[in-house]
Amino acid sequence: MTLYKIDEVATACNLTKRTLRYYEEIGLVSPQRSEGGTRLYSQTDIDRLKKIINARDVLGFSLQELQHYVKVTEMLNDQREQYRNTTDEEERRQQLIEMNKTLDQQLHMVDEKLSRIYAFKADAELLRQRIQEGLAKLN
Amino acid sequence: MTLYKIDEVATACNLTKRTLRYYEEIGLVSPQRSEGGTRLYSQTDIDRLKKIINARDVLGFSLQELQHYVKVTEMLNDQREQYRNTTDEEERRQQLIEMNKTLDQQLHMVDEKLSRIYAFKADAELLRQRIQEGLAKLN
DNA sequence: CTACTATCTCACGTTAACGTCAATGTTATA
DNA sequence: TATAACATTGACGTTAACGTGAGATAGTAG
Repeated sequence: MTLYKIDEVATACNLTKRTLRYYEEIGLVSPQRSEGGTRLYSQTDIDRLKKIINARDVLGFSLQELQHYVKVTEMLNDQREQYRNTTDEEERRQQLIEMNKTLDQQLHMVDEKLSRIYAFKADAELLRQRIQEGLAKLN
Repeated sequence: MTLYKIDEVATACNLTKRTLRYYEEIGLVSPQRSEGGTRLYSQTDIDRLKKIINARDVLGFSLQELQHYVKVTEMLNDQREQYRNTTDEEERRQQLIEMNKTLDQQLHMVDEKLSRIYAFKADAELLRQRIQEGLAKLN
């Protein structure tokens, strides 16, 4: 498994090194460290970062809100490991139900956001129409 | 034309009075003033505010970005007045073309945002599916 | 091993978007 | 017209999300 140092990750994700350190500080990523303390990011870390960035940019989630989202994907990534470690089926079921709930909430938020964006879009299109009518009259 | 004082507007728009004063400070709204200096908001002001809030919340536009948007709607609202004042047809046409350009850009941004949100949604739905499979296996 | 470059950890600075007094002025009501 | 209930203008405080050095270490190419 290849590992990347902070500068590669920064350019790959279009973030600054400072931002990456900050994201670690608030618990959004947890890259491993080398013997000497240098951060080493896995491809999984990078993928997670890209998703975070997308959610931050496009959904306007705060970094605090994103920590919740991170936990869910984290748990899903650890799924197999948990499978082996957690003998307790009931506990496992509870976790899945919890995650399902979180996802439902997120999907609900996304749907509401979509409909509000559509409203905005319709509004803008109406304005554009009025403008084009205005242009037509000038001929 | 009924006019509203700051507290009514604040509750109507679900903003604080401080926020309304701040929005005026950075030029997002310009309510008239009473003789004594009290802010008086028209229904048009309120409508504009609500659109701003929606764009801020759902599109994640910064207040600075929104100033541009405000100008466009402003110009459209002043359309008739301009019609009478601007005898120069060519100038008028240029203004309309400018506004059309701005709107096109906004619509483009909105479309891109929509597609990225859909990508996020698809991702979340996939996760949910995996979770539900996991739950099914536990039975 | 050396020299050079990249990374690390403080720690203080910055900006947007408000919050929170305090002192003063304005409106509405009895 | 007095007085309670709002409003207004400073002006300083706050929080999130980083920016920007400084000084000390780690990694790497020759």
